[in-house]
Amino acid sequence: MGSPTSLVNALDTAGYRLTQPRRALAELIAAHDGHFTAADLVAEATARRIPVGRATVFRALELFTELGLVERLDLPSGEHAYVPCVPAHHHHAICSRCGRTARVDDLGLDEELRRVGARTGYRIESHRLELYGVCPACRLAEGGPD
Amino acid sequence: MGSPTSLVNALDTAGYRLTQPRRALAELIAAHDGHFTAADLVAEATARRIPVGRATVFRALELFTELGLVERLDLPSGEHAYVPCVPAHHHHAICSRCGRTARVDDLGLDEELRRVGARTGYRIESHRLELYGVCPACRLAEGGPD
DNA sequence: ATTTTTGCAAATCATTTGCATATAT
DNA sequence: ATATATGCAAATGATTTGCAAAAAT
Repeated sequence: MGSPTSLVNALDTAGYRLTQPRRALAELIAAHDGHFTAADLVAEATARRIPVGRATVFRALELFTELGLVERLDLPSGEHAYVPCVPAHHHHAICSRCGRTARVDDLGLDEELRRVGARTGYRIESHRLELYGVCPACRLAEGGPD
Repeated sequence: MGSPTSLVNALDTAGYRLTQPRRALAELIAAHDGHFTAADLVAEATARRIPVGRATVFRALELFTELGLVERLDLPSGEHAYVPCVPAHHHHAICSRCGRTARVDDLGLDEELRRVGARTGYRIESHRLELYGVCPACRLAEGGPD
């Protein structure tokens, strides 16, 4: 549950126009705890009778992604999802039940990566780490403790 | 550059039929050093006048993936690619220039993951780590040493 | 006033599916 | 023989694009 304001501010700062569709999408996105898909946003907008075209949703997501305001994830299923996030290097733990995500600060992988670089000869420039599991809420709801 | 035989053997062992299309695809896949897409395989098959239907390619890739003979990757671009691999937990370093991949044995992330689990409350069940960089060949080819 | 952004509908592109036929066992 | 796998073509689904109209600066 981030604030839509931060998204809007970031757009403003970066010199993009603060249009109604972008504001509305910022709000929808901020209301999300976990990941959401482009289709989710379209559906939610429709449900709330906010007129936003499909194309606009994709364009906004592309823009937000470029600005580092959301991050695009690829779930194991192959689905494309997005999560709101702060522009700093980090990872996500993704709940396989409900999709809720938790931010995971950069684990100190740098050392490991340097070692990998040395071993493979690759100059490692970036990486993506996605953790999949079950969040606390779903553990309580579904399985009892443990 | 793996051997097509290993793919074929694995299929056999698992009780699947060794059909012409599967053999042909095993061969095409084994010839790959880096990642490839479903479309790549279709194109290559066509080029070599090996008759293999698109649907068959997707079905074979799905099967190979289930058997852990290839792994499905999601490139930062959003493209879906596959890499041949051995069935054991590991990661890939992917060259952003040529797509060649290097296998990276499981870094000892378990400890980190346990810590993340404790901190976030998630029961972490799996993870994907993808490393992007420039492989030795491309470094030589494009940038000179370093 | 001018430039950016939108919405629509059509176009693309990847992937999946139904079903009759072909093939491996 | 029989079950499994294939090929085709059509269906689906996601994403992109052209372009005239609308909105933000």
